[in-house]
Amino acid sequence: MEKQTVTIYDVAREAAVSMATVSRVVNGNPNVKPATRKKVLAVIERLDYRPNAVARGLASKRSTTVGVIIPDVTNIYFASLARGIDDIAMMYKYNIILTNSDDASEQEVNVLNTLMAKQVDGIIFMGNHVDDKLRAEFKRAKAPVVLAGTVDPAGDTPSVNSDYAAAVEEAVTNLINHGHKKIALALGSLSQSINTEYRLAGYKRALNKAKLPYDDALVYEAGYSYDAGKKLQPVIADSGATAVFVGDDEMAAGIINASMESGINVPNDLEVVTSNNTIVTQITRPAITSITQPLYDIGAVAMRMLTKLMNDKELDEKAVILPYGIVRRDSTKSDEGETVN
Amino acid sequence: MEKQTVTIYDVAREAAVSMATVSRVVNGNPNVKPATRKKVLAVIERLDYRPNAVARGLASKRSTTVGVIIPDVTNIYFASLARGIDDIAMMYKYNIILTNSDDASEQEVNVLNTLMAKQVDGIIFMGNHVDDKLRAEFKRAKAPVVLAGTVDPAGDTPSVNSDYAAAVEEAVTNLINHGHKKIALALGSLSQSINTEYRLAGYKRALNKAKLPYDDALVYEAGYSYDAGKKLQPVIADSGATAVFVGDDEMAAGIINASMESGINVPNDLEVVTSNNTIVTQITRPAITSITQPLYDIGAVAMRMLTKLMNDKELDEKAVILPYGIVRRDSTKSDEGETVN
DNA sequence: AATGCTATTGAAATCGCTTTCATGAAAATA
DNA sequence: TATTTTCATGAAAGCGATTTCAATAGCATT
Repeated sequence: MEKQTVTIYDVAREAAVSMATVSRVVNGNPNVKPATRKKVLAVIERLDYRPNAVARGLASKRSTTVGVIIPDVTNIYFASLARGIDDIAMMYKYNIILTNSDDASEQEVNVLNTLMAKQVDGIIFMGNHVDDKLRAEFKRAKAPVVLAGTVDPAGDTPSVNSDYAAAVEEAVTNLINHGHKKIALALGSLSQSINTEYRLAGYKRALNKAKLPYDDALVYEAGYSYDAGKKLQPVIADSGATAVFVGDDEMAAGIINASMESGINVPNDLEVVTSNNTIVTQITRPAITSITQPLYDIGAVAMRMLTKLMNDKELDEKAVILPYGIVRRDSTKSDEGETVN
Repeated sequence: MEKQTVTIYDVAREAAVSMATVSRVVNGNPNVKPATRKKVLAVIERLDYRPNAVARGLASKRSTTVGVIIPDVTNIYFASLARGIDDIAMMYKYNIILTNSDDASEQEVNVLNTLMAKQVDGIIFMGNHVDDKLRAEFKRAKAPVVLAGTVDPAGDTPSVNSDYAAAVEEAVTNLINHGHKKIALALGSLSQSINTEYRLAGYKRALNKAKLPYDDALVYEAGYSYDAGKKLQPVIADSGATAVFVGDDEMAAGIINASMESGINVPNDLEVVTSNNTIVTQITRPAITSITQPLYDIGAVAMRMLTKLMNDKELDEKAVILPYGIVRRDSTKSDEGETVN
């Protein structure tokens, strides 16, 4: 009953050549006489031979598999990166072992180890925080690691990101130009470096440039969810802020819906800018002005870098920064001199 | 420079035992004297030995890896299933090789073959259409296959789904009870069996039961996207339909936004019910009444079934149907006798 | 003390492929 | 024709585990 597997040995026997020769034709090695190649290919076809990738991996020490660590596949932000990663991986004939980490440090280390055990040729890591333990594991790993959409200010792990700080700075500057004096900043956990070292930094720079005072009380640390946004809205309203930059689209949607429902008009009473330009930004009313990031490309570039690393090539740049943009929608007033499309 | 790998042989030598014994302690085989086990474990610890999963896979013919074929990770519907799959897989110590198929038949077959080459122990397939070619490949595969959130009316591949037909029937019946005579049905491709064999069937059953005529012209085949919904809205409006069942949440959001913006009030002029209860249904105004499906669980149960199959156990049920629900929100009027929470 | 078991352990074969190295044949050069 | 070179090919050694089977040792039994 058990299906019989055809091995390279069977092919060799049937084609009356050695395993080495079969291996050569399977791997496209040019040192095979055309006639022999043809004969072998015919047998391969006839027997429906499929090379066993595991055996191949053991012998060649390359698994043509890369590990991808993602906080949560159902998070569209990371899923978009993952899509870019997979497309490029497929293009280079790699497969992806995908594992969810839930951003939990322990789990991340765990997963990293099982990936190494599976002999992945490389690893792409996505997460919100890279700590010492993780950094140590990266170093320990025999396979190269690339961070995608993930910052590690301390480490020297290759990475691909967009310029989060500059994006926030520009967005907040736009708000300042609209005359706002009190601009709130609604983020997720402040223990995540993207928030403190980049978004918060960009926010501060914008204030500084405009000689506006920085007020701790206007910086909110909440969860990244629709409900968190709804809950946060009255707090923001009480603060007297007339504009807010939000780190997550669903959260922004919560703030907008709660505002509109409590009689606070967006954008007239409160301008809102968000970060990820997901479909949510188009669906809310008003639709939300957002930073745009080339998520797919971040993943794609990260994977491309990884392929280089896996082939022992040098990287042109270790920390790639892809350009961001800002799409104006109806949650903000038009910028000065803005051309309407 | 190249990092040295510690093999089972190194451990055996250091611990002055045979590889077989090391293998036994690594695999928790009880036939090892406690003292020996302790000694070996100490060496493993000291050398920081990690078993090579590839070698293990070759020798044992089990890779503890399962293949997951998904149309697109960035599709929240399938990503939710994937999350359930991965969690259970992890619980059973399996890893997931995830590949996007874009629902393209050729690509699916391709991917299936590379998964088999990688010696996955099992496969979970998600897709919108299972055709003959694919069915043939499933049969040909040595590893068991389970469909998650994917129907194959023709095949006998084990599967986990919710009762799409009954859900639509109930939703449409509710609409009928609100007095509607012309109810539109907005779906994605009608070549997908979930649409024709289930949703359309449920729709027809509801009409039938209510002795309402079925009208082809009220069934729309469009893309599953926000923009498709926006474009479809005027068409629906022209049809004279006063209610619509939609197969996708973003599409429903498009219909709602376009309606409201053209002066058609939802739910007063048009009631809308959608299918997937994603976050989108909470964000629109009005929020959208939706069918709910236990997506995570569908994935989780599928993976659990697969583990049984991979261990040559019998399945209690081949086609598991998980219960659906309906959440009423503001895009429909309250049902008769409905208790408001 | 002789015998029979059972609990531990090791030797060696395998898993299916890659890759090095040697070899014979064919082609090129002298 | 003799001597190099180049091409094609095969033999065999791994890769790093698992697993079967035989062997040894320690104990309990009589």
